[in-house]
Amino acid sequence: MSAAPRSGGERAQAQRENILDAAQACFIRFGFHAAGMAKIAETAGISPGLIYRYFDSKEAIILAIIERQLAEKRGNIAALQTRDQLAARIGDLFQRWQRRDEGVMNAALMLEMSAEATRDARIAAAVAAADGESRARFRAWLEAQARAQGIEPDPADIDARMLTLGAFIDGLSVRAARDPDLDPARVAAAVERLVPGLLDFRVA
Amino acid sequence: MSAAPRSGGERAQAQRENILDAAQACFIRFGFHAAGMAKIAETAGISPGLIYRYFDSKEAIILAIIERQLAEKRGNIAALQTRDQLAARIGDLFQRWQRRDEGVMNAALMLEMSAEATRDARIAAAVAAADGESRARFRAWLEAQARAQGIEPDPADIDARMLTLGAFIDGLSVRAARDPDLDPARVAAAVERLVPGLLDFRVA
Amino acid sequence: MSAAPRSGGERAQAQRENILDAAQACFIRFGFHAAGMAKIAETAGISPGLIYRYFDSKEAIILAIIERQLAEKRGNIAALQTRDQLAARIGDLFQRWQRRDEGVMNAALMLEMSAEATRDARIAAAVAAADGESRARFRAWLEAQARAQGIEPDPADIDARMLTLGAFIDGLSVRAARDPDLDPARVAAAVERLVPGLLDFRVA
Amino acid sequence: MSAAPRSGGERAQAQRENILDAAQACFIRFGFHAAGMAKIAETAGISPGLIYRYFDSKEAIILAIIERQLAEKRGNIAALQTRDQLAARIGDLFQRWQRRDEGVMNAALMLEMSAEATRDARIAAAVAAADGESRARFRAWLEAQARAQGIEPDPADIDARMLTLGAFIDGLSVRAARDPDLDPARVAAAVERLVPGLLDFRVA
DNA sequence: AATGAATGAGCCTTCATTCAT
DNA sequence: TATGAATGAAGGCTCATTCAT
Repeated sequence: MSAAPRSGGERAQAQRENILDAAQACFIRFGFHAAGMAKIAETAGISPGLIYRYFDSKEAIILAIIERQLAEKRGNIAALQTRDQLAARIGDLFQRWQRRDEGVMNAALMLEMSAEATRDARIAAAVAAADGESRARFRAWLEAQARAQGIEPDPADIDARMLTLGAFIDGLSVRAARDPDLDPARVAAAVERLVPGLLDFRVA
Repeated sequence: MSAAPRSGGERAQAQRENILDAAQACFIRFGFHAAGMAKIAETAGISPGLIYRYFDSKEAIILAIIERQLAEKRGNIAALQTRDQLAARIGDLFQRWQRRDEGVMNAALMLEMSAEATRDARIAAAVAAADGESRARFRAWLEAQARAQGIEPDPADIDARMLTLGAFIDGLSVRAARDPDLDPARVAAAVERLVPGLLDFRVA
Repeated sequence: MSAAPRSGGERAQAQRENILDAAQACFIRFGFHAAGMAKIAETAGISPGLIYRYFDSKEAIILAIIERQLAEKRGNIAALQTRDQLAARIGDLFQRWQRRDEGVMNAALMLEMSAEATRDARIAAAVAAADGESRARFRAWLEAQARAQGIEPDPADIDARMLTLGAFIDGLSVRAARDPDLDPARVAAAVERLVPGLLDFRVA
Repeated sequence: MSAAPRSGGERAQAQRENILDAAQACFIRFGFHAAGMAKIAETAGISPGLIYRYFDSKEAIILAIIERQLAEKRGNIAALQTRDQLAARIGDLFQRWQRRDEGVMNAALMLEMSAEATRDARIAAAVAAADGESRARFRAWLEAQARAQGIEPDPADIDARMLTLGAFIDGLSVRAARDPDLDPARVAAAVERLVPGLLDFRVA
């Protein structure tokens, strides 16, 4: 009777978020596949049918969740301010991953998403777009760090530092998923050992 | 008289491998969930029913695949001989991941497995067992490197180096999955920048 | 919000009955095993999936059918009023069994159920519970008969009479299943010969 | 290469019996349906394929088992010699049924067979043939009992007695299946109460 | 906007039966 | 005669999705 709320309305947007929150919680707990629409609806406190007023399909929800997670990642990078904070932030991140904190970018979800990017072109595209943006931000931040140290950044060098730090952080998410008992202090020690050198541009 | 050939027979072992190969290919192409038993059977060139002479369930196949992948990882570590080879090996590994080489430890599989370890106790156990062994081997190798340099290794220091290198490598598998276009030369450059320092025990 | 309608709702109850009716018809026609869920669904005029909104499993349906049949049996006993009716009622019962009347306690179903109780603990439990209640009712009725004849009932004697009559009736259901051509008049004759003595407490 | 052993050969006959024994044990333990050919083969100590040299199908085995059971029933009747033995024999029979004795005519099997006779014409035919013969023998025996008491038997009376006793015995098999805890002494008491009267032709 | 009953394709698994050896 | 690997048609069940209300 009335038009679908796909793009407008505050209320509609709130429902979308509600559903997305529920879906995220379910995906984290059960995985993309094992989380059923019925469970998501129940978690969201609505009926299964209603979900389809806000999303075309389960896959669309997954895509939306992925975009949300990636946006959060972008936010994390944007939040880096000084070099001293970086190490601490990485340590915190690891602990939240390990704790399987549902509110934040979740390690298992990130991993599943990355695996899926291997197979699904749309997910791959979303990931590529977000990663591209994240990397641009991070690069800008790193270059600023270099200049703050009076060094004119060399693109290849920046590349290598970015790659190293990025892979290290992603790798920590893998470890967090696979080893829930790993002592965060040991991780912190490794971070402290690695990060300062990566942010110090006065040495190659 | 008519026991299933679970543990013996050359032929039986060959069929197990055949099924495992097919399953691995399917899991890589479609993911653990989306790969149906029918597709696996077809890929293996056998009928669906026959799979159950060799494996109790789909989950048992997943577990077997995981163990196989982890065994291969162990093998990779065991194959490290000199410090010069390490950087080159990591570079190769990345390229195979990126190429989505089906025969070897596959990045998407590793990621999905890690995500699944978050939810399935049996997978978590298999992963933990294999990781424990891999780490012990790797630690021994690192300690040997230190001693070859005339340094008595400090456990905490070894810890940090292992963690850093391990996370970095795992992180590369994530990047390989998410960025099929990343120039391997850039990865190699990052590896060359990071690894030598991690294997040089004469500096902290 | 979205709980299954397991216990409430007029509509839901009607569907349960609908499914149960269909299942009973199929079980009678094909047997517990050979009646497939698809056939039951078709008979009920619904889709296979819908059945599972109302019953957890095929076994749950079997159990529900059994309980229904046993409830009917209890009803039959409750309906006995005078000794004169008993013989006639038994004769009627036999004829309905022989006719394979689907609406009532069906002989084949009863037999299959009894056989299954031999192997399935839950069925055995359901049967035992119902039988216990039926027997208590029947005992009370028999004792009332005795007292109506001025005889204080002897437990052992009541026992023997109950056992004899119960076995005889159950045996008639076996005969009804195996011999569809047996003349009901002959059964009636046997009943007339046996029953009066069992209800006459003035002779041992 | 060589002819099938369907009808000849001592050895072949022995294998048939072997298979039938195994099948009977499995049918009793699991039911006609749940007993798989593989289990039967294993129980018989042969391979699944070999069964098909001796029987055309699982159904053929079921039919053969049924015939064997019915033959045994015939044997039981033939073994009745004096009236004193009858009551004791019935008591024994009940106990073997209750014990789920595998060697003898098994209650659950008999029940399942009777239920199946309702649906399968071939089983119905086999049952009818066997029952006919059993009844003829029993009738002859009863008539002999009457004459031994100096009474010329009345067909209708014989009929009623046969029906009563037959239904009572069949009913005991139902009770044995459904109530494994029923005290055999109570059954014996009921038998003692019922049987003598049925064999005493000097009273109507 | 919302419900939740209903659908039906598809999944994993079993098992009677066949066949190459 | 015998094996047991192999087949493939169901079977029970799940779940994303639709639709009448």
